[in-house]
Amino acid sequence: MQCCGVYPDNFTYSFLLKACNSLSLVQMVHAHVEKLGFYGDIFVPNALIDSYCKFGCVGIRAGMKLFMVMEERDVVSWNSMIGGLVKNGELDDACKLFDEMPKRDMVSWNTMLDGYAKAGEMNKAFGLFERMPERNVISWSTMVWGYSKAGDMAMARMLFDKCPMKNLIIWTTIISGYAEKGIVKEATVLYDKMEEVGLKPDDGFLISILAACAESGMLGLGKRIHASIRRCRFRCSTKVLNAFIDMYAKCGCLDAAFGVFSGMSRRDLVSWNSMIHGLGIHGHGEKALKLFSRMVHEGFEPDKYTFIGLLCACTHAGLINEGRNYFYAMEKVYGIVPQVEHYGCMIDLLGRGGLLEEAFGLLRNMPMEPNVVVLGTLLGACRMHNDVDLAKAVCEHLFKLAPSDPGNFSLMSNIYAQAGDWVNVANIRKQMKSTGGQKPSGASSIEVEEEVHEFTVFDQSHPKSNDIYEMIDRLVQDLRQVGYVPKAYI
DNA sequence: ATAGGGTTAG
Repeated sequence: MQCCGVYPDNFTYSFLLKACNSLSLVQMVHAHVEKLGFYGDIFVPNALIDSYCKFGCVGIRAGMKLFMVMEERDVVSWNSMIGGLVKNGELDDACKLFDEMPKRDMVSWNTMLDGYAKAGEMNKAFGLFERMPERNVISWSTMVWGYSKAGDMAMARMLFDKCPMKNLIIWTTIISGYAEKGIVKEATVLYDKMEEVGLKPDDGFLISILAACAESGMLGLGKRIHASIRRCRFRCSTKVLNAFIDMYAKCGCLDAAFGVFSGMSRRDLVSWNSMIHGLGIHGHGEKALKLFSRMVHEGFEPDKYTFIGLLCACTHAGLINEGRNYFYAMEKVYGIVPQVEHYGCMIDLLGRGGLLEEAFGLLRNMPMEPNVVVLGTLLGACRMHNDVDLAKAVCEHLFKLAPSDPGNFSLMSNIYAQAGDWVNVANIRKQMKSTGGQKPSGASSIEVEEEVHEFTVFDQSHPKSNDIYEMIDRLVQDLRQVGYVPKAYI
């Protein structure tokens, strides 16, 4: 290009930088700009900063270096740099730059709001929000999103109601907030209201809400949305249909999930992965493996998610040999290097199957450091099979990684209790007190006729509590008859 | 340069 005497302009660099999918490519473009000895206008270094910031800490440092040597900076230079820091979680540094800025615009404020909201620091976010000279719908929806993720639906709702310029995105945020928490009534009422003001769901809306339904098990709302978009003849994209598959599968409606899957004219890898995983988590191991063969037969290349689904399916169906084979095949046949998640699946598979030695061996031979999840999985398997010695070894690692996680303390204390080692139970209790941790009770929820019922252990708050416990007793007796020995923990 | 969104091991 240059041999012809033509020099790149802003747009050339813009396209070039957009195409850079690695740090070294950005560096090459940067070197080229330097060599030409001119940056054009400020657009080029700004675009360079932005591209650098996409590549983690190293990229940010390179971006910062450029930012520091720039002779002239405009508000976009500052915003790009702050945005990069915020995306990487370096909020303190972002805040410093924000304070130093000679002039801030709405984007600067919104970027900082987003950073605090993503970090769950809603007090700080609210402080900024109140100090902003003016706010747009992005400022409002960032606040609604942050409060909703922090679990404060009252604040989220107050801000949503106060927002003077509601668009589809802020409606999506508040409705999926309610849906995620299983608050069906509000979610449904707002969904109807949204249609009343003339807003129609788009892909982003449907995907958000369906993902929220999948998480909280709100089958009712998911079905309602399905019916409503059928009424208005919404043409569902593959992504939306995938969200339906996942929602139905997570809610236990495998037939409905498979119905959506079968009816799709165009499936992508995510469709297959969601369906395989859905079958897997509900114990349909054989069906999941068959679907995998069909997928390969139809020419799809499996990815790391496919193997997580497959290994999960093997675990839930007790298919130890099959799981081992897939684990080794994923690298040898499909060229996918197992990640810590895959090792986690394998350790769960082996551990639940009682092959604790093999599970422990795999843990030690992992090419990466085990994380809390992997160790917790193995500890759970130790409890299941009453292996106190191995549990102690695992716990030593675990306490180093997550010294104050109350979940691990209670798991370990249960293991000691089961072995009758009351001295160590008392020790653990003491440690728990000193770190101040009490394990929050896990809760299950179920939706019956548009109402969500939540249960925790020893819960007696439900109006039909007595009936429920009577039913549990009966179930436990039935289970005993077929050989199951229930365990009660302290 | 800023807001919602699909599959991810316990």
